[in-house]
Order: sequence, then structure tokens, then C-alpha cells
Amino acid sequence: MVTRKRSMGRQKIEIKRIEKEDARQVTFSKRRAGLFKKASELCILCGAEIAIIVFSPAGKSFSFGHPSVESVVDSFLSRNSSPRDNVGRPTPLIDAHRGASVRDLNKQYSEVLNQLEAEKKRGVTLEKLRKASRNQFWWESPIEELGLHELEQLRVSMEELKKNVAMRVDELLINTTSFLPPAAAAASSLGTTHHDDQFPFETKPKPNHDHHTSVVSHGYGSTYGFGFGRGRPY
Amino acid sequence: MVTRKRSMGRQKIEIKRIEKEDARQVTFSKRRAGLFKKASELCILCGAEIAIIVFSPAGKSFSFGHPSVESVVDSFLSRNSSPRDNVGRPTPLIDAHRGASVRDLNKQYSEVLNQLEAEKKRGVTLEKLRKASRNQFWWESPIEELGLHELEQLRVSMEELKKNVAMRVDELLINTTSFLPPAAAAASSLGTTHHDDQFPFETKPKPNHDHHTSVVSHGYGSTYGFGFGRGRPY
DNA sequence: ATCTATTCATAAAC
DNA sequence: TGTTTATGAATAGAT
Repeated sequence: MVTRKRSMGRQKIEIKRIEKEDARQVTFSKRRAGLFKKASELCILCGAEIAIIVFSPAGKSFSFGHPSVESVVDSFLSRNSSPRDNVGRPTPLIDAHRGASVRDLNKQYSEVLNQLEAEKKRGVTLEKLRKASRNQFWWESPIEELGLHELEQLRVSMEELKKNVAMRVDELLINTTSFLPPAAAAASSLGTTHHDDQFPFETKPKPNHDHHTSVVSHGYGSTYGFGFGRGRPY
Repeated sequence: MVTRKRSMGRQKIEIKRIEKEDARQVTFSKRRAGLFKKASELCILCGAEIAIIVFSPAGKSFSFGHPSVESVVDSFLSRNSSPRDNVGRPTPLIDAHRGASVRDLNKQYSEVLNQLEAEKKRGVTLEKLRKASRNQFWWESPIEELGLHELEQLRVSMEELKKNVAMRVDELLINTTSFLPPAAAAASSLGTTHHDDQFPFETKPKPNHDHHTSVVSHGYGSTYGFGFGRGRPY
């Protein structure tokens, strides 16, 4: 038998953005269907209530809901926006995003920006530290064996280390009371908006099981970043 | 050998409510995890935006969101609430800035969120590096932790090194005809961030990917009836 | 939570 | 998109 296989069967794929436009579109459709199916099964098997909203990279939206997207979302939002627990919480990135309407997005955005700043600063610091220590390490190797290139590096690194040390010294000398505020950056640049609305139309998901189901779609833009919410009983 | 199989393997099950309380709970947990994983993969593979809200039959809620549950839900609600049909719907929270710059904000928010992730990852890496070597090289201890005395010593040592280096450099320059490498060394690698998307969500055995995550939980009752939304062109 | 044996989901190719 | 096929994944049941 020399008949070639008609298919390579499912191949393992890396979970990273699919670059090929059309392949991505195909995968999107298939997996969206699969996701909704899984959701419906979960509802039926366990009596759970689920709402799923999906925006395709092209901007179309699809949704699944049991009993309905609205009811689930409403429950979620009302649970998460009781005035009291929205106050004075440090919003630890993790469950930072909660029942916030657009008006709170700015706030969240600013916070995340600040965190970014802090992290970057930390990264820079660590990087410097690393370089600094590398120098130290070099102290031990006979300087006579270093080439011009290495020496130049050494010089640069030293310069930096020196600055660090100087700063640190100043800090220690001065440091009695002052902190330095995270120098909030929050330079948000919102304002103008385009207006390219797409249009919806729908494929129809095939609800294997009966029951109501709804898939909405309309246009919208896409973006990135993830958010998983952490459980929080009150 | 009469050893019985250690497992019957996965058995086919009917998609209907699982009556056994505990079995249902187990299935709920497993499948919820699977659902979120699928969602995250869809986000990564296709650049989609997804929000999922799940209420367990017990009333706890869990959520998945990319870039965040709120941003996706807001977009969705904004899209579906033209002034007129907004009447009679209990959506009090959303409405602040419908459609407006929400998209841009989301985009920026997502970008920053991603950068934050990247920075954090970088920070963790550097941190590990540092810790790993600290044991071997005392000088790698974080400069922030050094006292004035140690710093002074450091400074002195540097001063000396510097002299050594200077001498060494002179030596090299004199003994060499005359070609100076353009001081290429000063290339430090700070600031820029990579871009590796992957997902979080993992039971411990094999942390596949990582990213933000949030699972909320609160009390609530369960109900029935499904709702799949059908496409809706206007 | 871990471990298998199976069923289920799907990447490829049409 | 819809169908088919061969495989990679998810997961029911038991531990």
C-alpha cells in the first residue's frame, strides 16, 4: 500500500499568535465554536451560569449566555461594585479589574501605568546591579590580560557603578525622613476617537443541546493584554 | 497477570445535569479550568478579546478577561445600547462614555498591561540571576542593602581599579599603532521589552503560560434556561 | 491532586 | 465556511 495519508491529522501547535491572516480566521471560528460548546456543556452538566463575550480581532462580537449574557453580567457587576469594597483597596493587578465602568478605566489605567514605571525602574536597577557586580568580578582577573574593548566596558560599568554608589550614599546621608513618591506618570492620552464600525452578521452556532442561546455580533477594535480574575468571597 | 487496569479511562457521558453533588463539583472545577484555558488560547492565537463570567451553582463567581473583563463587557454593552433600547434595561453602571474613546483606552490599557507583564518577567529573571550568584560573590549583594561603610570601601576600591585601568589603557594605546575601537562597549540593554504572550492558568504540574488572571467569587443563586445571542445587524 | 484510558477537539488538506 | 482524517488534548473515573 502506497496510498498517502489523506491528512496529517491534528498537528501540535505552539500557543502564540497565528500570523497567517486566513489561518487565524479559520482557527478563530473553530475555536470560538468549541469554546461556546464547552460553556454550554458546563452549564448543563453543573447548572452553572455563564456569560461569554468575544471580540474577533476584526471587531465582530459574539456572545454566549445562560440564562442570558445580561443577567450574568448584571449579577457580576452588581456584586463587584458595591460602593464600600471599592474604596481604599490597593487594587493588586490581580483582581484589579472589577465592576468598573468606563469612568474607572482611566483610574485603572493610571494605576497600571504606575506599576509599569515602578517595574521598569526596578528592572533598570537590577540591570545596573548586575553590570556592577560583573565589574567587581573583573577586579579579580589580572587587569593586564584585558583588551582595550574589555577595558572600555569596564570603564563604562564603573562609571555607572559610581553613580549608583554616589546616589546610595546621598540617600543614606539624607535619608531620615523622605521617601520618593513613585513619581506617578499617568500621562494618559485619550480623547479623539475614530469611528470605524464594523458590522455584524452571524454564523449560527449550533447549540447541540437545545435551550436558549444567543450570539451577538457587532463591530469593534481589538487590543491586547490579559486579565484573569481571582476568586474573592466576601 | 491478572492486574486490572488502573483506570477505565475517560468514559463517555451524557450532557445532562450531573446529579451527584460531589461529582458535579469536581467536574465543574475541571471544566471551568479547561474553559478558561481554551479562552486564553483563543486570545493568544487569534488576538481576540474575551470576557467570561461564570457562576458556580453554589453561587461563587469566576471570571476570565482579556484585556480585562470590564473593558470587554463595557465595549459589548456600549455597542448594544443605542439610546432607545437602553430604556427599561437595568444597566446603570455602563453608560458613562459610550463608544467614545473606550477603544483607544482599552488599547492603551492593554499595551501597558503587556509591558507590565514583560517588565515583571524581566524583573523576576534578573532577581533570580542576582540571588543565584549572590552566594558566590559577596559583591553582588544589592547595593541598596549596603551600609555607608561598605560603600566607602567600594568607592576606594573603585578608585584604585580606575587607576589601574587607566594605566593599562595607556599601555595599550602606546604599544599599539593606532586603531581605536569606537568604544563600542557602552551598549547597555535596558528599557526595551520583549513580547512573549503565553498564558497563565495552570494547575501546578505544568505551568504552561502566564499572564494576568482574575477569578472572582461571591454568592449567588442559580437558575435555568439558556441564551445564545443571535447576530444582530443594525 | 494524580494517573490512565478514552473520548473529544481540531490542524491540515480539500 | 463544511467535510474528512489523523492526532493532540481534555477529562471521567479511580486513587
